[in-house]
Amino acid sequence: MQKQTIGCVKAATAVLGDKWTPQLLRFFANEPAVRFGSIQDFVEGINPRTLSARLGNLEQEGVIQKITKPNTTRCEYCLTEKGKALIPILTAMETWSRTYES
Amino acid sequence: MQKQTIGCVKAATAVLGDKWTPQLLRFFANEPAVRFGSIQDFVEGINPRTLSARLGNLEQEGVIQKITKPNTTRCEYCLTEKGKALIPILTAMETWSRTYES
DNA sequence: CAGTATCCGTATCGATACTG
DNA sequence: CAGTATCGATACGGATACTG
Repeated sequence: MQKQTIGCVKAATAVLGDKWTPQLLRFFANEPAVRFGSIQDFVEGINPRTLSARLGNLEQEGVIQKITKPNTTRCEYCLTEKGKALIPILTAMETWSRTYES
Repeated sequence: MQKQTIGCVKAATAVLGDKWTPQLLRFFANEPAVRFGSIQDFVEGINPRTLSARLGNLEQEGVIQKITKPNTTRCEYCLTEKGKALIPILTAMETWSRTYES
């Protein structure tokens, strides 16, 4: 999704509107910290290029935090407080989707 | 935004993820019924082609309802119950955006 | 007034191969 | 393992002119 200028929902849609992002956040919500490879395994179909882009966005938005383990190339991603605050919204969206699905 | 296959949030993001849609829904939320021209006036910058596409989507998703006045080309759009149920989510997104805006 | 038709630039995303 | 580079398809949306 292209960066939107949509008033007060701007930030939220800039984060949630991209393809894969909701799944990613759902996954993050259930794990304290995840690695790149784990995400690829869990979110089937996403390719590294796209995943990398999403993680970059989310980190820049302050929704997730990247922690690189010292002396390794290993790193982990986890939700920030800002990211955790997104979970209830995601849940509400899921509820809505299930309630009104045809 | 391209149609996504994102599990349980699918429907919600398919509706909310498009450019302009949040503003449109906000506008609908405050008016019992609106005409095409009013929307164009209110949502500055949207062009008829795009507005038409959004309205088509939203109607097809059952989020809004189109009512054509008999014997005229005039018509009005208003939220359905399904559409009204989206408002709290939109509000939550706005709150989140305002809370964490840099 | 309420759209539709056409054209076109750009953003987005997938596939795939490659790197430190 | 954790990405980046490159290429290409296509979806999205803006501008504009036109129609019933």
